[in-house]
Amino acid sequence: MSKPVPAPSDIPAVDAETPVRVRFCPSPTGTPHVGLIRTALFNWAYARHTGGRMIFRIEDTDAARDSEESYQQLLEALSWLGIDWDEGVETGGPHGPYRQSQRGEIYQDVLSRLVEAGHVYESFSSPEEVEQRHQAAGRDPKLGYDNFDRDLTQEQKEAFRAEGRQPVLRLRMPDEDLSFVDLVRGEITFQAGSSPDFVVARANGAPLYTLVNPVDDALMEITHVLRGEDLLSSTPRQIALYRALHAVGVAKHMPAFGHLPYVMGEGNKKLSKRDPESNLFHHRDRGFVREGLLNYLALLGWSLSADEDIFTVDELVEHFDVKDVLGNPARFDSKKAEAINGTHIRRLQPGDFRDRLVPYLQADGLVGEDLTEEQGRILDGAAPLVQERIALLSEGADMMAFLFRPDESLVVEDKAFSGLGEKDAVLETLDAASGALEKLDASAWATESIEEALREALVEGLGLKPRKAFGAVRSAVSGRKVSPPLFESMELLGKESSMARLARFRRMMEAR
RNA sequence: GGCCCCAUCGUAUAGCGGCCUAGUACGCCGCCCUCUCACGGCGGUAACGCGGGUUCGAAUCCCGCUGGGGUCACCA
Repeated sequence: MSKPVPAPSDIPAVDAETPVRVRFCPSPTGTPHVGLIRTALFNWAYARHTGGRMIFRIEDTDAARDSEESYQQLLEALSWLGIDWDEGVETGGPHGPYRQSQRGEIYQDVLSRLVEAGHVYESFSSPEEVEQRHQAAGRDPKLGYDNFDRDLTQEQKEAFRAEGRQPVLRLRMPDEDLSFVDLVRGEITFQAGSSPDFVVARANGAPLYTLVNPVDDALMEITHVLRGEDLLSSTPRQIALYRALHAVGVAKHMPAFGHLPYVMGEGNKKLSKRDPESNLFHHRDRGFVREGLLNYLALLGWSLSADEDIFTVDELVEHFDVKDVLGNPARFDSKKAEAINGTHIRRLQPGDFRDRLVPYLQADGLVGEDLTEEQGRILDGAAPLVQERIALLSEGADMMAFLFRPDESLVVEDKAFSGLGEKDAVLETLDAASGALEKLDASAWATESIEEALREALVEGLGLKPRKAFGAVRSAVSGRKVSPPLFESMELLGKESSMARLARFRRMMEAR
C-alpha cells in the first residue's frame, strides 16, 4: 500500500473543445417530480443544443427504496415529453450496463484500486463514538465525522476486527480549500476542513451513492454535471474523489458542474414530493400538453428573451445554454403554467387537438375504448369550439360532456336555473324557442338557421335581450350557464335531441 | 450551529455602469368585442431588502447586515 495522502490535484478539466456528454441519473424511488424532470430537460436541451450526447443512467443502489414501478414511470415520463437519450438503459451503449445495480463488479474493482493507492481507508468508528469524542473535546457534535481512523495501525485495525467490527471505507479529503467554477453560479470555494472524510462503501462492502455517482460519471466520461442545487454541498467531496479516481486511472478529466435552482412550492419551501403539484403525471392528468409543460418547466430558471415566454421545443434547443440559467429558486406557479399550456393548446392543429382530447373523454366515461361514428362526428364538430376556450385538455372534455350524454340523463346544474328571470317569462321563452325551432326542417338544422329562428322568435318576437333569451336555451341544451357556442352546439346535437332537451328543461323549470 | 447558495412588481423574469421616470409575461382591476365562457384588443395596478463604499454616474461592481433556502447518513 502506498503512503496515505490525498490524491494530487492535477486532473485535467474539460474545456470548450471537449464534446459534451451530459447525463440524467435519477434513482427510481417514486413518481417523477417536476423538479427532477426539469433537470432532465435542461440536460437534454444542453446536449441537443451543443450536438453532444445524452446519457440516461439509473441509480438503483438502494434496494430498499428502489422499485421497478418507479423505473417504468421514469421511462413513461421521458417518452411522454419527448426527452430522448443516446446511451443508457433500454437503448444500451459503450459504457453499460446503465443500471447501477448491475455494476457491482466495476465498483469493487475501483474500490480496491482506491484502497490500494491509499485514497480510501477503513474506518471502524461508530456514530456514537464520533459524537462522544467531539463532546469530550468540547467540540460541536454536529461537526460530523472526525477523521479519527485515518491513520490506524495494523494492530489497531486487527483489535477492532477482533471485537467483531466491520469497517466502512472512507475517502481521505485533502486539507485545502476546494474551488470550482459552477456553470450557473460562478466560482465557489469550500473551506478546508468543511467536509470530513466520507463513507464510500458500507461495512458489508456495498458501495454508496457517494462513490458510484462520480465513478460512473468518470467511466461514462461525463463532461457536464447539471444537477439540482441540493447536491451543491457535496461537490467538494466529488472533486476530491475525482482526483483520486484520476490518480488510479479511472477518471480522464474533471467534469464541469452546474447546479440548477430549486423548484419551490407554496411558502418558501422546496416543492415537496407529497405535494400533488410536484407530480408530473398529475399535470398530465389535468390536461397539460407536453409542449405546454415543457415550455413552463424551462421557464423555471431560464428564459428565451426579454419579451417572449412562449416557445417550442425546437426554439428551446436552439437557444438553451446552461450559462443563462439563473441561480434563483423558482416557484411553481400553476396559473402561469396553465396560461402557457392554453397558448400551446391554441397552437395545435385542429386534428391534433381533437385526437388529444380523446383520452380525457375516456377518463370521464364519455366515450369508450373506440369512438362510435356518431361520437367521432360530435368530437370533430366540438373540438374547434372548445380549443380557444380552455387551458387544460380535461376542461375541454368537461366542456363538451353534454354533447355525449343522452338527453334524459343530462345533468342540469342548479345554477342553470338561476339568473334567467321570472319563471313564467322563462317558460314563455322556452315555448317560443321550441315553437320557432319546431318549424325548422331537420334538413335545415344548421347553426345559421337556428340562430336566425331563435333571434326572430326571442329577440325580435319577445323583445328579450340576447343574453337573457339565449341563456334559457343554453341552460336547457347544455345544463349549464356556461357552454360552447350555443347554435353550433345545437347543430351538433341535432334537432331531435335539442327539442327533447328544451322540453325536458321546461318540465324541470315548471316543477321548481 | 459549521459550511454553501440565493436576493428586481404577488409570481417568473429582462437588465450584465449611463438607452431605466426599470421592460415583458402570468395574475389582478377596468374598458372594448360578444348568445354564456373563453379567445383577441386596449388601458391600469405593482418591484430594484437595508446600510456603507467605488464611480462624474449603480438595479447593475465591492463590503457588511438582514432575510430566505440548502446541506451536514453505512439515502440518493
